[in-house]
Amino acid sequence: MMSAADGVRPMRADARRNRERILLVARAAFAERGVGCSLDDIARQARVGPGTLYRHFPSREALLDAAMAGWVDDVCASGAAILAEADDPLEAVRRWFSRLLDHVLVHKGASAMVAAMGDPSSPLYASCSRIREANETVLSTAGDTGRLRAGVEPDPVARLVLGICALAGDVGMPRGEAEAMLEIVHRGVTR
Amino acid sequence: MMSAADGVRPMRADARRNRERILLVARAAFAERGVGCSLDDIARQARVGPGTLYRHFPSREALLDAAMAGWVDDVCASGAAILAEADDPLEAVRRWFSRLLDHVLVHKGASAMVAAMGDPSSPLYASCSRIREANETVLSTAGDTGRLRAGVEPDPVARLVLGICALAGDVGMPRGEAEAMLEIVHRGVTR
DNA sequence: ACCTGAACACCGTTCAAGT
DNA sequence: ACCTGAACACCGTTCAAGT
Repeated sequence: MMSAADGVRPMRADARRNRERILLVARAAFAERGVGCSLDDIARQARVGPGTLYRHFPSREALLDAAMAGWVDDVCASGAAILAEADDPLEAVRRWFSRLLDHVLVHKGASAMVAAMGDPSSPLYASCSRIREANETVLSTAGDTGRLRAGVEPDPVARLVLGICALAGDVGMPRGEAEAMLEIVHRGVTR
Repeated sequence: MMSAADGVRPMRADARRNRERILLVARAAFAERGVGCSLDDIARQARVGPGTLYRHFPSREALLDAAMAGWVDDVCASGAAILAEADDPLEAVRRWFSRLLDHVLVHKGASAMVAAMGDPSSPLYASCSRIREANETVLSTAGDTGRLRAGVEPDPVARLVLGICALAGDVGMPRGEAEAMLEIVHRGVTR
C-alpha cells in the first residue's frame, strides 16, 4: 500500500494543471496525427514551454505510456467482462481480439507497445504486461474447455494480435481487412 | 518491349556511378540502421551532395524501392523454386513464409511495403504486387490440392505474413518468436 | 546534364535565468 | 519547485551557382 508518507509528495497546483493539459493534448494528437507527431506541437498546444513537457515526461515513450493508461485500463476490463458475458469461450476469444482492435484503431500507439513487449526497461513495459495478462486469462479459459489447439502459447498470440492491430492503426487499414487477419489468427489458435 | 528509341536515354557516366554508389551505401545503411536512417548520412557516405541523392531518388520510398529491388527479385524466384522442389504443398507454404522472413530480417523495409500494399501511388507498390503475386501462386497451388481452408483469400495472408516479418525486423524480435507467429498463421490457413 | 553546398524550416533536447 | 524560452545539433528539402 502507498501513502503520502512514502515520498509521493503532491505536485504543485500549476504543475499538476500543466501535466493534465499536456496529457489531454497528447491523447488527441496521438489519435489524430499518430504517435510520431511533433512533441513541440503538443507543448505549444498545451501552452507550455518544451522544457516543461520534458520535465513531466522525459521521453516520448513516457508520455505515450501516460497518455495510453486510460484505454489500457478499459481494454483489460473488457477482457474480464467478455469472459463473464460470453457462454462460448471461442466466441470470447474472437470478441477479445476485436475489442483490442477497436481501442488501437482509435488511440494508436500499439506498435510502440509491441516493441516494448520484449524490453523490460521500456516505460511501456508495465502497460504491455497488463494487456498480456488479460490476453492470457481469456486464452487460458478457452484452453481449459479444450477448445484451444495443443501447444498454443498465449504470449506469441498476444504479440501477433497486438502487431496486427498496430499495423492496421499505423497504415490506416480498413477495418474489414484487419478483421480478416484476426480471423486467420483465431482459426490458427482454436479448434 | 522497350528500346533506346523510347526515350530511355543512357545516363551520363558520372551520374550512373553516383547512382550506383548511393544504392550500395543505402542498402547497407537500411540493413544496419533501419529504413528510417538519415538520408544525409547516406549521401555523405556515398560522397555526393544531398541534392544529388534527391535528383536520383526524389523520396525515401523511391530510394527504398530501388535498394530493395534485388531481394524482391530473389524472394519471388524463391517462391517458384519452393513450389518446384517441395512435394507437400503445405510444407511449401511453410517454407515460403520462412523464406520471406529470412529476407526481411536482413534487409528490413517490409513495414514500408505493407503500407504500400493499399496505396497504388506509392513507389513501392510495384514491388509489393510482385510479392503478392508470388504469394498467390504458392497459396493457390496448396488450394488446388484441397489443403487450404475454405474462404482463405491470398491477399490478407500476404499482408499478414509481410506484417509479421516487418514487425520482427523493426522490433529486432528473436527469430524463434517470429517463427511461432508464422506457424499460427500457417495453421490458420491450412487444414 | 549533372553536381555542389549553402540555405531554410523543422524538430528533439538541454539548460541558464527567472518566479 | 517549477516554468520559460533561447540555444544547439540534426535532419529533410530546395535551389542558385557552377562544370
